[in-house]
Amino acid sequence: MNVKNNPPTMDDVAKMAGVSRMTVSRALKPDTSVKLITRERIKKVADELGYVLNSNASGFASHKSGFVAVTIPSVNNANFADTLTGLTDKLHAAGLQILLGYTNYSLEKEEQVIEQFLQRRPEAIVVTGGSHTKRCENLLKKSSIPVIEIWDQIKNPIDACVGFSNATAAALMVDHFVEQGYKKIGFIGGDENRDTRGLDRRSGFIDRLNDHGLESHRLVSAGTPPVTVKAGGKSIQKMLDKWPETEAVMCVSDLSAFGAISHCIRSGINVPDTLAIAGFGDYDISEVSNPTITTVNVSANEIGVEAANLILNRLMGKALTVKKITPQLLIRESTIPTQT
Amino acid sequence: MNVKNNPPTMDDVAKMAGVSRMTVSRALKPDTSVKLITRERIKKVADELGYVLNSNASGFASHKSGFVAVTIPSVNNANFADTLTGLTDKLHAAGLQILLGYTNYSLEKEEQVIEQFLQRRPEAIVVTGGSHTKRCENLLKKSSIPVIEIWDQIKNPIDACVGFSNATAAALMVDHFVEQGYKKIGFIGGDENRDTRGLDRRSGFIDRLNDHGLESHRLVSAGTPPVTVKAGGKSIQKMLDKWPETEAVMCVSDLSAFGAISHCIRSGINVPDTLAIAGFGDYDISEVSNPTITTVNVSANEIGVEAANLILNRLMGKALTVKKITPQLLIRESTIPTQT
DNA sequence: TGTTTCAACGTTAGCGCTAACGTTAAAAAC
DNA sequence: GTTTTTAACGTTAGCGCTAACGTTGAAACA
Repeated sequence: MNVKNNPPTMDDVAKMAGVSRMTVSRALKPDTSVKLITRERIKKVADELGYVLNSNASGFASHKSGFVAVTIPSVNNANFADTLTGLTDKLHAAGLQILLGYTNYSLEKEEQVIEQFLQRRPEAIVVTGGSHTKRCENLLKKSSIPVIEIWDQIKNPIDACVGFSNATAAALMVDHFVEQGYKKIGFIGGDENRDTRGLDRRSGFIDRLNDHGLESHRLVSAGTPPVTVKAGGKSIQKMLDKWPETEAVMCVSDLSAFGAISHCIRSGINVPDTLAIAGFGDYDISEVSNPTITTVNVSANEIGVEAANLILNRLMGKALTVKKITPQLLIRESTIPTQT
Repeated sequence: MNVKNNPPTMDDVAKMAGVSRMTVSRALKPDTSVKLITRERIKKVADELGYVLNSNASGFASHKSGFVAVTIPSVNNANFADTLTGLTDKLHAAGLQILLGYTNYSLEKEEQVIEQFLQRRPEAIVVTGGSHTKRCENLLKKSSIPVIEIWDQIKNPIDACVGFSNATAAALMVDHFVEQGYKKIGFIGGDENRDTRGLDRRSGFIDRLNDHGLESHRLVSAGTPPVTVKAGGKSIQKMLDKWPETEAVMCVSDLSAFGAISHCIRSGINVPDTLAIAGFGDYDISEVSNPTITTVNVSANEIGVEAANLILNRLMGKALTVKKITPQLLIRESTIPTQT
């Protein structure tokens, strides 16, 4: 028995349990017809032998990898982490495993990651964003598995998508600023063409300002994504140096908004009374910081859950393709002047 | 050619390129002896056919999965995300892919996840923490692959470990409090026995207070992990309700510290002059918030990098087993009273 | 010139499992 | 009592690739 001291195989278990290999295979998976006593005996033998199913071999034989591949720009981002959690919880429950990759906001890295993922023959693939290299798009199109693009509202999705319009979401904030009577409005972030969602927010911001007949030139880069808290502080200073008349600023994310607000407080600038500052993404800190931060909630977790639902439906043959998420403006202290 | 309209295999490529299957196999991986023209021709044919290597089959044949499995309690935690980034970057460069799983701070979930992971035959496995169910520990011991336990300093590691003593790290903060002259000191978090690292911090905190001959009963739970920003606010209120004399509080993480500080500010309690508050983990916001937050930096990214190094060394036959990380106290505004 | 070496391939065998179908005995139906 | 059904197995064939070894012709060397 296992003379060669190799890890035990199904055959070892089968011999020791006095059944055929196929019966062992069946005994180790649910919903197969094996007598209860036999199944328990086999499981006991497997345990004694320290047998662990080789899902590489089983996947090879059954042409099923049990993987769903997911690419996100960065794990170190509470929004994407929320999406991931939603995805994982749902898919795990269905017996699927997540193959996670970061693109670090780079389309080239995305192409690399996706190419590697496709070699694993995932059951489906979830990619963040709707911009890809030409080659990457081809790879995805030819892959013959469900492709879900998330976090963007895509005009011509490769296959399916779950997301919202970042431009429209940013416009919500512009409308809020205008309602509050602000006229000299700026934007921080989103000029690096690596972060397409940031770019979309900025262009939505600009367009909406123009709709209102307002100036839209107060734009400050926040450097390479992911935009950090510190970058928010530096950027607001740049903004005020260049356009001291600025009355309200939208930041590409809550983190940069928090950094901007903190910097203002340290510099003796009152937020919101002297300068209104808003964020994006509804991070945890926004609800708690002083002042609380006006932001846009984009249901990051829901995006993950809906993407998972879409995948599970597709794997069962249903042809769902698009799920629209509706971002919600959350008005908090940082953009509502105190009545003193 | 490909009459059955199935995805093309290596044989299809071989036939079309007029070589043997083995030559195709070689041509598609680096560091193998294939003539440059032949390799390029094969690659061109593969591209035309839309051939994608089936790493399931190749892994099956070569007994190499190319995976490293990693479990962390939660992705939605900047510290763990940093560790993960360090791990991924290093391992990706070595051609290894990450198989990520969350345990959600539950040992039972961990056991489940690890059992599934072992079926994938990873080259190595990285687990967060040194506490496991008995069965889980057995699975890991019998797995015959490198097992790296991270984020804890473990007395009897299953195999290898990269981490620091959470108790010692908490003691650093106690010493700092004592140096500042604080005597009535409290701790928020760490009583749920799911978060073993939080528990270690709390017991290290208690022990060190006792060493200094100080009271160590001011302990407030912060609820189920992960501890949120909001929970920090609620907890500090509980602390002050119960022990209004408290002079300084250490929180189990920077997020709860931030929540606690924000709550104090709203309640008109001056931090640090009336109450000193410290965190743990050196999150981005700690350096920027008002006041900046005294904390402990635990080199989360370095833990990941070192774990990856350890794995790569092990896979090359070197028998490294332990890498100690040294946490660093970062003294900031939230625990240094202003001299007014 | 004969021998050695080695790059550049080809051939053989098999990895560990499951799909699909075959078999058998007992239960169910008539 | 005979036929039908079905639970509970076994048998056969093969998934797509790589390790290990074999072959060959040309270059390198004595």
